[in-house]
Amino acid sequence: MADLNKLLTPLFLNEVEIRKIIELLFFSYRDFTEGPDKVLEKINFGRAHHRVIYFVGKQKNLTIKELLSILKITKQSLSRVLNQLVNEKYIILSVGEDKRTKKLILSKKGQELERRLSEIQIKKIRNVLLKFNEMDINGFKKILYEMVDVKNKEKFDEINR
Amino acid sequence: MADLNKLLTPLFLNEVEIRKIIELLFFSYRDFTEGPDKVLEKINFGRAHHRVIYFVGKQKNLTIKELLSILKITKQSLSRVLNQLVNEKYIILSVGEDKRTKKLILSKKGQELERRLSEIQIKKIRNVLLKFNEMDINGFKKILYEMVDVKNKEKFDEINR
DNA sequence: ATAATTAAGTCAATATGGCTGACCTAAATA
DNA sequence: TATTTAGGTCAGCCATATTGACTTAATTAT
Repeated sequence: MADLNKLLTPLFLNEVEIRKIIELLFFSYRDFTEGPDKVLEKINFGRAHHRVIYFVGKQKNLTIKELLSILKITKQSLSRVLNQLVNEKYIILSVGEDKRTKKLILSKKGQELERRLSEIQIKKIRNVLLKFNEMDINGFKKILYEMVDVKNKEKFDEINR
Repeated sequence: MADLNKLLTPLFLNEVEIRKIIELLFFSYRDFTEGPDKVLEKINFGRAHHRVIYFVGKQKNLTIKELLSILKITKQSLSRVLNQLVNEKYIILSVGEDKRTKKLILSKKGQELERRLSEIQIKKIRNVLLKFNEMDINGFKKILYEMVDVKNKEKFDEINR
């Protein structure tokens, strides 16, 4: 007897089709990070520096704790990267209202680097989206959002409030 | 004078919206790799091992050269990972028709690991896609494909021929 | 007022996954 | 026969992450 479940699986839920998505995620993410990576390399920084600069630029008066909760890395990992960014004056630290905390902001230099790096990715995405209609784009956004785990959806919502 | 270009930018091409996509790509990719990573850790493997197993499983009689052209890493980087997989009998090497080349195939053990790892990602994607209609899914796939650089699109097409 | 918790920082060791450069062998091709 | 190709290996380096242990200063709870 034929496997009715299999016969009834819609085309887009076929394993073959889903594996294509797995591969596209791998290829697209790699290509997506390639541009900034090349720029960062020239100044002896890595992708981790971009992430820090990105979220510090996004969120004004971000604290270390909040940054750690976005990046989900240990403070020891963050510290190396952050110390470099502070030493080289891309990021400025100041004491928060709660004096145990620190506020992080981008310096002019930091803002310029942030712009330079993110612009590559923004342009890439904009050029892609221009080829599609609003329906396709909505599908893309909604599904991408749904690919994020519940806890991180909350984090995403929080930083985009 | 107001910047007409900015006023005319459709909502979905706004920088704010595009930055959301940047963040969703970061969060979703991280969550996407988390499941297999945990399984791999238990057997002292990493994400690189998964990639190798994935593509060896996909393409029968893959050669080292072809694998390198998919992964885009150096042969020295591949060698460490691949040697472990061969030593621990997940992958079997044999001589190709061109006797300089080697064919890579998954052993039973390798197939089982491949299944276990990819199943996590397949289920995750399937559960997500189930919530959407075909139009949304098409938008997602098409845009993801368009996010891949031209050269890698060719590679993707090649392995899905 | 004191104790407990929190935010941040630091030191040390370890793993993974990349890289470059140099060099080798064997087989296929020009 | 000479050159190119596929694959392998040694050595060293770098970036990014981890765990564990411990410190300081400030806030909060008892």
